Amino acid sequence: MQEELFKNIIAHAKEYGFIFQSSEIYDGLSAVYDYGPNGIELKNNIKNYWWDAMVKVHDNIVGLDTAIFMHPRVWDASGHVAAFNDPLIDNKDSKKRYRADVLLEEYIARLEERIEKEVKKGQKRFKDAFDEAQFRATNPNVLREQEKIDRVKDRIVEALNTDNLKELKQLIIECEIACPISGSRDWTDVRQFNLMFSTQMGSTHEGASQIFLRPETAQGIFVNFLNVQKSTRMKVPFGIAQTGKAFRNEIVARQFIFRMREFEQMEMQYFVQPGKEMEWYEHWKQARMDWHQSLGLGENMYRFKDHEKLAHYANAACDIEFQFPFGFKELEGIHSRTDYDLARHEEYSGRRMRYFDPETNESYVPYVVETSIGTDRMFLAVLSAALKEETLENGEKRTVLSLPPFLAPIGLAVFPLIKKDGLPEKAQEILQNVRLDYNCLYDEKDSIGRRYRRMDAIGTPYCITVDHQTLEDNTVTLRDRDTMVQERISIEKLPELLDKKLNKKHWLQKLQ
RNA sequence: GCGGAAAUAGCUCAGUUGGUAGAGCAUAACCUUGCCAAGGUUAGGGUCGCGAGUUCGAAUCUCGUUUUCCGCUCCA
Repeated sequence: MQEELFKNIIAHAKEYGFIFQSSEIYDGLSAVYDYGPNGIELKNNIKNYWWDAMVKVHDNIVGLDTAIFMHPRVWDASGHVAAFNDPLIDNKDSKKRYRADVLLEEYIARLEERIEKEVKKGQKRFKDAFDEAQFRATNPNVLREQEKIDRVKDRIVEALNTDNLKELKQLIIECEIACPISGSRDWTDVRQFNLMFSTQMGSTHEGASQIFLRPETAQGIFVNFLNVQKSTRMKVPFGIAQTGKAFRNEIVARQFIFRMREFEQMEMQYFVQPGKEMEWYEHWKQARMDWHQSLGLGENMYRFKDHEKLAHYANAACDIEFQFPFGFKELEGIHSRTDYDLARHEEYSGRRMRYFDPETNESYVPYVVETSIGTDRMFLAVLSAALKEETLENGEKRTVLSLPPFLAPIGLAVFPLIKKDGLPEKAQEILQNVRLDYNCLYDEKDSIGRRYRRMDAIGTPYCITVDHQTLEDNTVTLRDRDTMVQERISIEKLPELLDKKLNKKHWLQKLQ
């Protein structure tokens, strides 16, 4: 059922020019997609709504657009070179894939459990006379396990630091680690997967150096922190917003545009005084949820999910999850990134990444609260929530894309009722007056009902139809996508009415 | 990446033990109707995902490959 729904969305997206697979005529490129004529309009509208809600609405948030290529050292500093290199190993019997280092960590955790059990046993036996520290330092069982742990840990660290994949495999064999599923110890070799795409800069072989396509847009903001702060005279707290492409060589990339190798992010990094980050973290959690809710896709479509395991740079993190056709999945992440990024760039670049706070007369590395949303995921969220198959009273089916009006690829369609009697000319005249304000579409082909349905399928919120009466009294019918109700209005009142119905400022005002 | 399933017109599919492709819808033109799609006439569109092999002959059988979907890990 849900699967069916998801297939419909993918088919609809292709049929109506929202999403095409990349390089389709060459059999496609895995997990890469193109946006069609309607898709790019919808995507741009989403991005603009986000941008406005960030940059336009806030005096203290400014925009930025940084390059996809960055100095390779950026990714050393950010931790991506270390963190994005996963040593993976497959179990040949269960066909399951694991991270080799995680398997070893789990092994260590089991040894530690054993120690705790011994300690508890001792506690039971000696009762009040129990000296835990001494017990840990002398009990032979504990000492044996502890020694194992220390030895294995050292070797893991050594192996990871030197990229010694053979050593990792050797450790897994020596520790007799078995696959949790199959119980088998038949493993493949450990292989390294680097999630960053790389290419060369410099045209000659000798002079070329390896550079990476950015795996996140955030670092472009961090390295420009001082440039932006100084050129705009921003005072902490302030934010820098950016939208742009990022690239990750995912091992598994699937579920349509949910997980792509080339994807777009909309990120805002908010720089705050150290110690105040949790306050702002809570603030942005709420602000971002409000933004989502303002679209009216359904209150219950969203939920927060706190991260149980925090990334190396975070001291608090949560996701805003959306109910996609395949379940609740991450749509946006809100992270308190501490001063990790700026401090690391200070360390790696040797430049001071500090802000002198005139209020406290102190100089410090600001803390950062990040909001990061996947543009393509937002697109999918909007599309999947909006697509509806209705059954009308007369039993007919109607496919309608109930997009928020200001996000629709076409805001207004203008039709002559029939293709003669001067109606097309009159319709064109009306069109000329509004086409610079909204994305408009003129259509005179097929019956009027069919034209309405075509507009329903791409989410056009309003259609105007010119008929014979129009020539007499300058009124047209305005047809509403969601209710299918038509009302007769005079052409003079059209601009005012359309502004009320289509201008996104009415939604943005609620977010101020 | 590994395992399972699938691939024939833009879409949904048919194609009978291997004999050189067909329907409906959609698209375009013209006619007709004229306020909630699917009237008439005509037209365009497929080397049956791709590459080999078996065969006199392959959409059909075999192998490989690509892409998609479903599971396993990670993330925006």
